Amino acid sequence: MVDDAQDPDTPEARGGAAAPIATVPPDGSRRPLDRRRVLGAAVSFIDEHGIEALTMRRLGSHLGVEGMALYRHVTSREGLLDGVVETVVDELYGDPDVFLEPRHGWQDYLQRLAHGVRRIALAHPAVFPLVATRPPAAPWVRPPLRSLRWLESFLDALTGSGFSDAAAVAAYRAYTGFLLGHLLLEVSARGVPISSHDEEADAASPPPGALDGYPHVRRLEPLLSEDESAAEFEEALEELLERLERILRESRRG
Amino acid sequence: MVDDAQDPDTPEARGGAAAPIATVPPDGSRRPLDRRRVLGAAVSFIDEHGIEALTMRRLGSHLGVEGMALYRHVTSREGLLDGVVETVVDELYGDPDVFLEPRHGWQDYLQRLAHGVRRIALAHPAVFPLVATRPPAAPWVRPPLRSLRWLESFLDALTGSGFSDAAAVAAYRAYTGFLLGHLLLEVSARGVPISSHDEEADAASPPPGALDGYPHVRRLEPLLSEDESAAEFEEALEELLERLERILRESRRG
DNA sequence: ATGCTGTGTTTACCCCGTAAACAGGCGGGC
DNA sequence: GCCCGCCTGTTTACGGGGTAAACACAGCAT
Repeated sequence: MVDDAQDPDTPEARGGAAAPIATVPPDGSRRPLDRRRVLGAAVSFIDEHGIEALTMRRLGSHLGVEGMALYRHVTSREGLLDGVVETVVDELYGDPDVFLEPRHGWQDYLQRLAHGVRRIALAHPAVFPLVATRPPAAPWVRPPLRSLRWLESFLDALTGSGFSDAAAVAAYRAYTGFLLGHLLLEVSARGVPISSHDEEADAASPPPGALDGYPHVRRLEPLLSEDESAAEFEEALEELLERLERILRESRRG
Repeated sequence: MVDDAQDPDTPEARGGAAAPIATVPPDGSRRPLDRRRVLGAAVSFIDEHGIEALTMRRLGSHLGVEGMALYRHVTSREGLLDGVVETVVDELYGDPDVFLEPRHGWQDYLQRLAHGVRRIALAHPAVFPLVATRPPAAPWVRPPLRSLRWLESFLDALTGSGFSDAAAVAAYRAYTGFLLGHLLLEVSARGVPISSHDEEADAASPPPGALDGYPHVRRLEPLLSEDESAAEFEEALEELLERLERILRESRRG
């Protein structure tokens, strides 16, 4: 609570713009199931209860249906999770602040894209580790973008801005690594309810004496638990863009 | 195959130094089980068959024992996985090239530590996602180091080298984010056998026509699938160290 | 010998993923 | 109108998983 600047990527700060998937409407209507509805329900179920609680039968009853009914729309639980990842990543297309083409230069493009992905991560903290660790179709289509369309858009934006092919590929690798590391840590720092026995205030205060052999940790514990993630993300992103500019210059000279 | 420089962090390049955990000796001896043996067997089982194949009963029979016997040494499957993560991370202490104190300056310290963690990731690619995503005891003890002792060592090394408290904490955050992003992507690019139906040459050649709408991707596909991970890791680490030097200078001025 | 303790085994329960057979409703062709 | 597939959700059933609880037994101290 050192800094009261609003985090711009938080769902509350944007009216939930990055989380457009609706929960089941509680009217008793037996609107027929379809793949969209199943995946949407799975996403919100995971958001609410965590992945380990997601069961075919439970998701079914969440939708007012037997678990087996889901198999008409997904091939298996694995297939369902693939669909969940895809659904969440696809929210990028609906984000009004992220563009597929560089409208104001490549830096602006990368900045918007990065914040778009961060918004997704923060909107679905329990899903994001899945986005991060599920093996992509091809290893060169990397998390967290995971889609040929965004990869193409990325390469187009950079090569169209003067990056050589090799430089654009190097930039892609550096960029995905940056996003993954920062967002995964940020999401895991926010308490994802992994263990069902979610004891309150578990991390708020370490048990007395636990830090006895660790004087620096004890002294810096307040600093360490401070949440500066928005500012750090911004700063690291800035650094990365500067590094890419260096790559671009070299790529032009070479 | 553009570059034939040996990757120094690969297990083969160091005689398996970062993977000192032995599989079960195949002598029929009924040496009594203990926690070390259980966790060691779990690590090598995961290395070999992947996490989703790890079952209490299967791990038991791998050790010549009923599955229930494991519960004398671990509290549950979750507890077993926690132990696996701990076991793997603890390999850092046995790495002769990583020191707990900065013997040749903080840059050398960070460089050795980073390579040590990378060696662990490459030695246990199927375990590393667990190291990366399992929630740490306290959110400010972050993956992938996950241990108070290393956190203390890190803070000690940096503050002892002139970093202010705030700068050391910022460096810790930047460093863990860097490691996590790079290593997770590197490990996932190496084919972790996630799906049991591990079709050969799955990613080697995309199905013809799959890249039709994506001209850049098609053109750059060879570049994208090139494995430059060792060099990229080195370069990104170098960049990070330079950034930390900047932080150090600012921290001294402020 | 006796009894305790610590380790592995057996049994049993409940939940999970999912194959297979089934049931009902709805639209099109006669 | 009537019938007939198809499409969707349901029922039933099976194999396997995690794990509680009772049990067996070995070694050891008394």
